[in-house]
Amino acid sequence: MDKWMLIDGNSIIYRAFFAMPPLTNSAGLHTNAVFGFTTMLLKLLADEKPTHVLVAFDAGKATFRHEGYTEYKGGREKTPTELSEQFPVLKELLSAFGIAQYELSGYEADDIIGTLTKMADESKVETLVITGDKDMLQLASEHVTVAITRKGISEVEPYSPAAIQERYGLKPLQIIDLKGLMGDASDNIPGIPGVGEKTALKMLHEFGSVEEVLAHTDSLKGKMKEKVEEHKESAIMSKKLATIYREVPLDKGADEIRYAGYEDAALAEAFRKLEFKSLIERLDLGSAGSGGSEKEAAEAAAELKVAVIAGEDDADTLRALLDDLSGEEAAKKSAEGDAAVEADAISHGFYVEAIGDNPHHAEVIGMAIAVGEQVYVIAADAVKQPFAEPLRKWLADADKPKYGFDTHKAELALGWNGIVFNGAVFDVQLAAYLLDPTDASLTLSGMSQRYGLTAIAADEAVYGKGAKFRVPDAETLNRHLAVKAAAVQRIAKHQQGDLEKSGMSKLYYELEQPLSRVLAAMEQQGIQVESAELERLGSELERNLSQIMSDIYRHAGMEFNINSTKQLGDVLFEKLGLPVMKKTKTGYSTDAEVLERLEPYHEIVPLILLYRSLAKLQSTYVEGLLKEIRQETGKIHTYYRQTIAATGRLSSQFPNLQNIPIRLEEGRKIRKAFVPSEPGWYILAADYSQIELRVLAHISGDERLKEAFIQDMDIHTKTAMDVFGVTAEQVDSNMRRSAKAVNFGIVYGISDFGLSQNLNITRKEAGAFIAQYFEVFQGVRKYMDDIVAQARQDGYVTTLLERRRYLPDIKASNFNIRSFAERTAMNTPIQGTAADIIKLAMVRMDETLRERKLKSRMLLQVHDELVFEVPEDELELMKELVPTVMAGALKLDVPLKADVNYGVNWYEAK
DNA sequence: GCAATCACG
DNA sequence: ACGTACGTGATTGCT
Repeated sequence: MDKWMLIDGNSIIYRAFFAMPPLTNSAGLHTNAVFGFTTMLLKLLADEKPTHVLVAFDAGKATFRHEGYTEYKGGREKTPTELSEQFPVLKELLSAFGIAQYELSGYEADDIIGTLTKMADESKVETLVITGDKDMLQLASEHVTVAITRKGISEVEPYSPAAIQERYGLKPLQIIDLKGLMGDASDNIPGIPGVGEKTALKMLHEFGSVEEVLAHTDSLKGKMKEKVEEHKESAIMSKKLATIYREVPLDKGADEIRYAGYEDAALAEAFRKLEFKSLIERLDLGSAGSGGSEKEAAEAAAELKVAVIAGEDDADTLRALLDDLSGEEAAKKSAEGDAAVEADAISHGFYVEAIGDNPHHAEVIGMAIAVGEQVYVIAADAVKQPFAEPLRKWLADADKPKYGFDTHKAELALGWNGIVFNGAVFDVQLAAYLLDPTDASLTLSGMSQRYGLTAIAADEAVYGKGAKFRVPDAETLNRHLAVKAAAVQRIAKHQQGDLEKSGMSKLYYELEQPLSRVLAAMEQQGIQVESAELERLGSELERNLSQIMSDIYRHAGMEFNINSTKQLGDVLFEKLGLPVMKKTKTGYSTDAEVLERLEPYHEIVPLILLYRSLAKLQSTYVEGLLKEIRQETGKIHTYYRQTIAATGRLSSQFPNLQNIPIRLEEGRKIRKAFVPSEPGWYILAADYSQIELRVLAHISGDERLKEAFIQDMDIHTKTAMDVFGVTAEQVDSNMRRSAKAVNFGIVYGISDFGLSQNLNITRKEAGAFIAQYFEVFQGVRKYMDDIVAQARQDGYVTTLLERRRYLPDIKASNFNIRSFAERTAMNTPIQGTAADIIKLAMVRMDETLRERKLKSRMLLQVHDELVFEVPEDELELMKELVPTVMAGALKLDVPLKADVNYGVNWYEAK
């Protein structure tokens, strides 16, 4: 016999939080509510022996109840962070239990449970609902019992319909009427003022429902009559609010919530991280799970000793910190040469907290340094004071190694505050990226979890997010920073071994780590941008745009927001009746591809295309870039992110300087605003020629492709010759264009459909092209087959420098998902190796400029291009040097080649 | 906060 | 038969 147990997660964790005394693990993570929840859960599982369990949560967003009544749940104290940080912890723990959990945006836990009890009623399954909320009594039925917590959470009181009758004299559904009349202060449901439980029950015993009470106000007397009549609407609305919605669109049913019992190892691991020692003993999980060395366990359990350096009164503490740092270093030196010690050589963990996504504008609110279990937290103000000079010296000293987290951001944020940072030798965020570049959240709390270390609070739980972001009180903040610095040190130890195991140590220490400093220097340098030039372009665009807008309105016969795809779709496809070519999941598609096909149908279409292109230039490139220019210097400082792209490329933010227009002349003019920062200097730009196809020639070993590059032929023309079987002279522009598209397709992991779309030909024709290509370039075909097979076998692919990307989807049964992974397997080694190469060139170039004491500066990287500013007297040298360094970055079986151009601005450097 | 669109390699 | 090209970031409108 099945038995379902449905738990109101929010209600129970709240009650557990307030019922339990404070409790934290050694990392300062609050665990009392999770502990309370767990003890209750264990008791229920033992007593009830359910076959199916679900814990439902409120989704953090507004629900449909707010639509009619915005004050719903208003006036509530906001959840204390000591509790909110426990939500993700509880969810993680429930996963370890193997218990299903569910939340759905727009609905509350009540509604989810209400919907499931309805399913239970229909299929006559015995069901127990666990909650602290009496409202839910309305769900009780022949098959459904609602258990309400008592005395905190140590006991529950089950209510069957009979028990509700006995206690309240009501049927389950009349609980809604009860709430309608008496309201509920905790949810800010008003009810009828002055009517409490007693009066409400009396009325319901006489009339049965809110509606009937309101219909018989005559038989009430005096003040009560007045009140009820005055608040009729409130009563009706309150009843509505108290009604649990039982039609939630769930994608969970009996199969998804089945509970098969927990696995000892998983639960033991989860309890260990939370340091629930009593529960480990009680459930006899002591020997279950792996959980790291004994030493590590002891380390993790040891309470951190936190010393705060907030002002000059703490000068002694600061001295102790520096003593500790140099002491650890001395110990390390004496052990040098002992390979076994190498992995333990991490002397400390260093963490800088900088608030804000853009490091050039981020505010440093503190830093922490962990030396073993002793952690020093330094307040932001203290760092700048005179007594902290020795600390600033340590920060600036390139010979004092630092083991940190996102030291790239730290360097920039500190730099803008006049604090020099040097000497980063290991960065756990950067290492984590190499170990898995598709990991989207490279956070310390996530990494601690992954390595099975002491669980630490997520930043979001400590600070909140979006509009609710707040820096907590000093004590909470210091604790959090201390915990993070300690985590850095522990994580780093694991990662050194992991990097070595995956063959990425060299990639890390000789490429990515040095590159991070090179990037920071480029970003701090910035590039000069002439606002006057952008403003000139802006006013020209402004004039054109207003003319085009009025033309568009004239053709449409109405004014509308052209930027709104919804409104534009209505105009094009309903008002003007143009044929629908493509749909998006929300409506008509109006993208450039569709509009280009619609051009012959109506004069408005080309105008819209023109409007779109100019509006893009105006908003993103003129207005957007103007906002990013620093008034003091006239420079733009982008931020290159080294831990985002799955292939190993960089990305650029605030603003993105890797997508400045170039393909169309109107847009290309934006580049005129990018100028040297010193009079008489030049902008010099060098780009790799066909780097991805050269890389492909190398890794595939395809003789024909290699030969083409050894001869330095025009690769698209050569491809056309070989695919079409013609001479160079016979290749017309159309053939070359097709060959170029095929080459692109090859790099992306080709499909006949993709190529047919790109070339506007049939799939069959595209398929024939591809077949012909592979016939000629058989080495490439073999590479494509082999790399997919290799990905299937290893679960990952690598670049020439051993950069790795995991492809779990390569074995998916879904054709689409699997195909995507296969194309990724083909593309990543190519795109990734090209990224490796230009990164090598950047590190070399930086060294070269330094060694030769040149004044020229590297400013930008655009995937296959490097941009410099160069004084006149170095121009001739740099024209040689840059392409030479770029071409020599890595030795391949085909030559690498870089072209160089220069001019008085970026536009002219073509 | 997400979807659609478009800028780049 | 399935329905796609690979990798990014910024802006806008809308829920």
